[in-house]
Amino acid sequence: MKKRRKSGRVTLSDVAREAGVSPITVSRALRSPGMVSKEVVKRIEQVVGDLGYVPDPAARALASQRTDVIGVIIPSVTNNVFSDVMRGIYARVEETNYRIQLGNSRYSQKEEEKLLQTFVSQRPAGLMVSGIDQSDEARQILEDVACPVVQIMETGPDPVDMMVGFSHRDAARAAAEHLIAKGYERIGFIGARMDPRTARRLEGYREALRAAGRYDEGLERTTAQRSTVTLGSGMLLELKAGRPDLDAVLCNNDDLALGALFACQRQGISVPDEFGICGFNDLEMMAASCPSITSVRTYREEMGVRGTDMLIQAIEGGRSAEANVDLGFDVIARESTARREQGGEKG
Amino acid sequence: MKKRRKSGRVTLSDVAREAGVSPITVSRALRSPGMVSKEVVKRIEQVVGDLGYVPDPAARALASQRTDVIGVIIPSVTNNVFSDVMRGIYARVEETNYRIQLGNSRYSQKEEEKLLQTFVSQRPAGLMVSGIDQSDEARQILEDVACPVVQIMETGPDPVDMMVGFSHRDAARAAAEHLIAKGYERIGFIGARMDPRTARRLEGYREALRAAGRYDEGLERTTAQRSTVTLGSGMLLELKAGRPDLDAVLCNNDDLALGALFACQRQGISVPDEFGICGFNDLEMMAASCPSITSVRTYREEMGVRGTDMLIQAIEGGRSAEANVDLGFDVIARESTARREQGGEKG
DNA sequence: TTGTAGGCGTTATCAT
DNA sequence: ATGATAACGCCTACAA
Repeated sequence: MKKRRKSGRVTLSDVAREAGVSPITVSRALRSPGMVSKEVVKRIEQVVGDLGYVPDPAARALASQRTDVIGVIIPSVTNNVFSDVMRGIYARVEETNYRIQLGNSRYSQKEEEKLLQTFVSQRPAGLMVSGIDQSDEARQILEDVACPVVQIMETGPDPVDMMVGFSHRDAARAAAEHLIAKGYERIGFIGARMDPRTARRLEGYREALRAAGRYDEGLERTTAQRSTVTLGSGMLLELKAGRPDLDAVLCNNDDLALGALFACQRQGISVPDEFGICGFNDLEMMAASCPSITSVRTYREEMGVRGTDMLIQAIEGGRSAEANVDLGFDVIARESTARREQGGEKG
Repeated sequence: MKKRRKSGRVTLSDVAREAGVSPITVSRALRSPGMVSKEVVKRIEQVVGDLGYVPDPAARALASQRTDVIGVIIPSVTNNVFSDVMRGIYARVEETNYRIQLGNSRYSQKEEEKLLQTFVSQRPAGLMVSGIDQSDEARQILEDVACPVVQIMETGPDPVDMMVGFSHRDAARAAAEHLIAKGYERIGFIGARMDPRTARRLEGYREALRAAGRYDEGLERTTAQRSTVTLGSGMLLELKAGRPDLDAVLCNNDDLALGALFACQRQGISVPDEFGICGFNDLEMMAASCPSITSVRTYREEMGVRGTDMLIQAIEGGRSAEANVDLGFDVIARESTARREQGGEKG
């Protein structure tokens, strides 16, 4: 006459009964075998196998007020840049018992806020977010949450908790300086998907051009569209149509750079002699293209790996000393900017 | 004297007390407002807002024996192909209350099995897996699980439950037939990351060549390495070194095809006149490259969208009539195979 | 339309 | 080293 709800599931109690011990002993045998005598552990493991017991994460979460979920929020599931970061994250997480809960903010602060809210309600073990441009509300959530937080992809002076990334501004400045050093004179910038990181790259570009006395806002072209190779071709052609004297371009990312190269090829513009191209991110294909394309190498997979390591270390108590890691970048000079010396460089 | 474990969390009961109703009424007001009087709903919503109540998914899962988690297992988090599928999935899921739990099987059946085990222990609302090549154990898990299952990326005669994809074999056969029709005579195949889908593409290629009386296993080259543009260049060069008479290549994917194109450019081999190149997937860049590259368009985002729709519909009761959807493919002919007519075609 | 009783499966707390 | 008991927060079942 009881209201048994039965779920068909094998529970701790089933294992306990079969093994002739109490449920809590089974629980301990599974989580901290050190607290239980060897023989009992062995017997329990046997029964677990026989019965096919699998712990219920919901019950565990409810009772312990903790989960093994690491929440990760990225702005795009399609962008190569974030796939690389994800690869690093999964590489590390797969060696542990943590699970990744992936949220896609689609470059929206509001969306990010909602995702954080959802994640936090799950009592995550840790959180990982992209960049440093959270809304005030999101920032507040992150500061209040009872778990470690890592911000990835950027560096900044004021981490919520921990941080691993690099300076997009410095990286773009270095790339622009490379073009200047190579003797290009009218160096443009094309940028798509103007997120905060792209904006900072644009700033870095401007700094370099200003420092060289070559800044000219007519040489910049940006759009909110998501970046594609086709878009890179189109933007380059438009920019060059308006400014035929343009002789090089710094692209916000490698898709645009590849598109710029293709556009030049179609127009019969010789790269690098007549026109220099520099990408950003250094995707694998930059080295393979013909001509190969100069790009700024960033350490995306490493960001995922390090971020995950820092998070797990913090979760498990051993807060690492380094809470704000700058992974840097490298300008990889290739054929697309290897112009014969013919000026510039002096200074 | 009590052993209160206090978690600081705002609970249903807190809201109920504040609103002067019972907890279950709050629960209902939130989930099925239709069952509760308008004024009470309003009052409760007010209190929920004031107190900042957020439901606890663990408690909900434990009590109801259900979750709103949709488990998705893909073989790679980096591969563009799957990013596109994920975009489709997220596009749909974001309009609902379901959450995605993403698992990365890294092209391993064993890994897939483990992930399924983990997912199933969470009582998912639905499951989505890639392809039709699960291990027997994995297949068994999927058949036993108490939720709808969709297999994506392929079609086949024997779905676990539902299925949405296309025939990789037919698609590759069509691509090879295109090359034959364009008059190429020595058509090779290069394939990396030999997963089951790649293997089926190879079969399709073979069928077409056999049917044309042109099959020659020396024209095939495959590797287990993950595919990259650089690898495409390398594989093409190796293949052509061994078989200088090679005059076209069908590539297992677009990265390889792009690499093949770059290799030809470096070697001064004219595409398409001296050499034809066909890719697979039709990534956006295929249309932008110079020359543009013929490829097989597949409907990846659509697979994610449809798969998610089918899953949610099944979860919510309205099993759709179509449980096995073939999304097809299209060979998109471009410059890289637009050889001047000069033979072939006849038959 | 609203409420009462109890259980979902696990772990924290206290005791032995 | 092991166990008894209650609690985690919500929902199902039944009742009113």
